[in-house]
Parts: sequence; structure tokens; C-alpha cells
Amino acid sequence: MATMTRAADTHRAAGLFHALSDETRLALIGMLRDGERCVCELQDSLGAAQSRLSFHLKVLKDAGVVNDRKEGRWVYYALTPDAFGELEDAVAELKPSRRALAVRRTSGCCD
Amino acid sequence: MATMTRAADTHRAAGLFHALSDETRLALIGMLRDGERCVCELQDSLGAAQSRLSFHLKVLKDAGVVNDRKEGRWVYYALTPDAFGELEDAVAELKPSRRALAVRRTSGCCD
DNA sequence: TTGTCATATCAAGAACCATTGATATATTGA
DNA sequence: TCAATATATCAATGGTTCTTGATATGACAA
Repeated sequence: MATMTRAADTHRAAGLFHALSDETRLALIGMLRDGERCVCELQDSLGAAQSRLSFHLKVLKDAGVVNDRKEGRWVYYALTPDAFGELEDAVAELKPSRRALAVRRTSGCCD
Repeated sequence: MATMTRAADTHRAAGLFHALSDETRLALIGMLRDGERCVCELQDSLGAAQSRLSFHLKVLKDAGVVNDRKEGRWVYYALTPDAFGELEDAVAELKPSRRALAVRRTSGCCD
């Protein structure tokens, strides 16, 4: 949806940033950069308890950052490309404006 | 510093994302996009308790996202442009690789 | 069918984070 | 000086998040 209230945008952005605010989750994303991996592979690479891995994958999935696919006994996780577009948009929305970079305010406030 | 271990990078990225993972802080950044503002202005715009505002400004400052400048009775906060460059880099490092976007793995794992 | 493996979920506790109200500090104007 | 204003910090509390170990579920192989 291309139209969203500012509040909804902010809410979504905070959710995305929260999903990325943990080192374990960033490590997982790194492992998925080149393509999908099954949980067992991630577990080997990460060396973390299974339930812990499962917890973080769920956080990423709930935030829409990854998606999963079941195949027989295994579940494969992959990055969801759209989320990264959203993320780039969110960052772009936060960046100082050209004006802010140029101007150095000198007038006082509150008077 | 241009050279950093992956772990340090990840740590820094998680810190930046954490600073941005709260709606109040995102709102503050929005208020600073066009240039610096004194705390009193931010307080009016935000309508939040003073200590709460101060708390969030500190989180942003500790993460390097904003900087402050004292002038007489007032303190002015502004976005720190460098942080947004770092943020863009961090996001770029997370994005699915070209390979990931092209390839659809079909082989199984763990066998 | 039974056992085993891959994964998810749950419950309890620890660690962390945000909010509030109270107090401290610094600056200025009277 | 004194009082008022702007801001920061602190302590207490409640809420959320993370970790761990235990248990559940579902798929497959023997």
C-alpha cells in the first residue's frame, strides 16, 4: 500500500528497526544473504540453542524480514527482499534534509 | 575507522538499529530533520513529560545519532549526519545478494 | 508402529528498557 | 542575592525481551 499515515509508517519503521536491533538476528541475516538455508544449517553456523534460534527466526518472520518454506522434515528460511526496500525507504525518511545540512541556525529559540 | 571486525560492525549496527527502534525517538528524529531544535521546542511538539524526552534524547546521543550544543539556558539538538551514512552502510550490508535474488535453491540440506 | 530427527512452542527467570515523579544543576533576570 | 526557567539525572515501577530447559508436533525411516 503506497499511502500510509505517518503514524503507521513510524510504527512499521520502529518494528523493522527493532527486528534488526539484536546481534544474533543480524548474524542470522548475514547467513541468509546468499540464499535460503534450513534451520539445521543455521543452527550449526550459529552454535546457539535450538529454541533460541527458533525464537529469533520468529521475531524476524513476524517483522516480515524473513519468510519460511517447509520441505519434508526441514524448514528453509530466506530473506524477504521487500523488507529491505522498506528499510531503505525508512532510512531515507530519517536522513537530515538538504536544508539541515546547509543551514546552521544561529537564532535563539523560545524568545 | 575504515577497518573493523565483523563483530564490531554487527555490534555497532545493532546499536544504531536499537536507537531507532522506538516510535518516540523516530518522532524526535523527524522533528530534527530540517535542522537543530532546542529541547523546549521538542517538548512542545512532542507533548511528553520532560524527563521522558530527556531520556530518549540521551539514547539517541549515546548512539551517535544526534549531538547537542549548549547555548545559555538552552540546549540544541541536531542530527549527526555521519550516523545516517553508517546506517545506510549497515542496511546495504544486510541486503540480499544478487545471487540470492536470482537463485532459487532446490537441493536439500543436511544429507 | 515405533523410534528418531527437525522444528516450534511453552513456562520460568534474568536482563533490559521505558515511564513517572522527584530532585539536582546551571543560567539568567529581577 | 533570589526566584524562575531549562535541562539532566535518579529511583521506583511496570513492561518487554532474551535465554534456558522441557515438552509438543509432525515427518520420515526402520
